[in-house]
Amino acid sequence: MNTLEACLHQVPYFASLEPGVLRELAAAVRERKYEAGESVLFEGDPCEGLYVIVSGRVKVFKLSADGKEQVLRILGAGRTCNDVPVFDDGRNPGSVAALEASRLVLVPKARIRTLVERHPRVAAAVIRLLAERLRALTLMVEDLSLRSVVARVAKLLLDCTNGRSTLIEGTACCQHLTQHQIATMVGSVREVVQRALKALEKDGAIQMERGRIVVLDPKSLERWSQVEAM
Amino acid sequence: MNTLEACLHQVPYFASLEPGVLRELAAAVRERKYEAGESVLFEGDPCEGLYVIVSGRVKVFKLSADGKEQVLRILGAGRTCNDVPVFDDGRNPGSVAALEASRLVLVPKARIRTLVERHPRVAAAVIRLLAERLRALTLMVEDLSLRSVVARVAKLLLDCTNGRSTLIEGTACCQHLTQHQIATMVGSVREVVQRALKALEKDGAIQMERGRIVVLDPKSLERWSQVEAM
DNA sequence: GAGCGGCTGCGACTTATCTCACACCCGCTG
DNA sequence: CAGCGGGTGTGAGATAAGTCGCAGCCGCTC
Repeated sequence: MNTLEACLHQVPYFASLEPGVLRELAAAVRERKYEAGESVLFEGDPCEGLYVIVSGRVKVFKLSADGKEQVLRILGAGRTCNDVPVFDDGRNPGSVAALEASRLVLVPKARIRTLVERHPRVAAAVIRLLAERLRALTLMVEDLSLRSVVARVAKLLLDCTNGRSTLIEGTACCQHLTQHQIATMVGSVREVVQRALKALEKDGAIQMERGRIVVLDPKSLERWSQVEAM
Repeated sequence: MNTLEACLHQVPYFASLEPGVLRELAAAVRERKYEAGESVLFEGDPCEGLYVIVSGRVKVFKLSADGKEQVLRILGAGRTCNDVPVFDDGRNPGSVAALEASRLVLVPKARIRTLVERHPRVAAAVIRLLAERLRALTLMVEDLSLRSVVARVAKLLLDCTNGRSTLIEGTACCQHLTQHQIATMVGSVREVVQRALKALEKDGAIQMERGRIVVLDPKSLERWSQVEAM
């Protein structure tokens, strides 16, 4: 089994496939490298297929007319993106760009669809993953609508440290998060995030160092993450 | 085929089932009536199963600690709710309550799961529906993060008139929308919605009557729905 | 019809958040 | 080292949004 096959095997969707089918799949995909900052696909474009992150990290995001960015999620190795248009036949619902040098493979839409039709276990995996994503997005709506910026920042930091994050999937998550990056994730702007971080630091919940944030007191962060909007 | 079976047949998930299987399914469900305002299930509770709306309308919503409500979607006859925990084995991600006198049936979780396993066409329907919901929620995040309240209100009104809405699924959608209801849908409060509606009225986009809003100029509404936040 | 409750209209005030501005620090590279 | 660029810290406004308070309207029911 070569490295590409090994990588595809890591993907939840394909974990149940027999080696033969996996090899066939590996032969049908196109691999591509992306530099840091390079765009992978654009919102509104027709869907080319499913992307699997082989290495590196990418962000899925939306842009407003005046250029404000809202990051929907950040994906590491073994995760997929552009799932939605593959399964609902619409256009790409968000844009995707590489955060660092990354390698992705493109699985043609038709190929995924036949896999899902022929392998009930693949279908089951797809269903579970979509349901989990739905739950995560629901949490995001809840945050944006019912929580203040400080609360959202606290929640993000908590997620980053406590393993599983709903916003950030896959490997090593948020080393080197800039304040601007945090802002795009919680739906705010750099200055507000800076003040939120300062408040958390004054409370002793975190400690800010150059290019790094150290979580001192998760309990305190949890309290902050409950603070309501307004 | 009795009425219950006919109703289940309307549900996208079950549209492909043969009459025999459908009858068996109909025999396995529990039907219940709910009065207007009555709760169907609560966020955080263990999942009992999938609910199908037979008649009436229900809302799916989140509550914050201080009682603010964010409506995620409104469902009419033939729609399902509580899909997420059925497929990801978690707790109920949101609360559900009847907006008017309604009848729902509860399909036990295990029953759905075996249907999905045994009928690839059911699995395909589930996948498509979850993907569509994911797209709708993504739009909601975009709205909350990148659009102003006026824009969100304009978008909601547009959705209501132009047939398909991402927020409101199923039959007859938003007759008798109170300002408070609109507010819970767009993530704001009554007074702000009132001012937004006044602005839209002054612009000639809509006309407000007692308990009703008439859309005069969809084009104008579309312009308003582009207005950025801040 | 008196009283009640829900929906509405609106003005005055507060505030969370955003914008703009500028200065600092650090690691670059020419 | 001078100059640059990206990340950061912070203050002074601007403003969208939320809060509070009150009054009017309508449809109830007792």
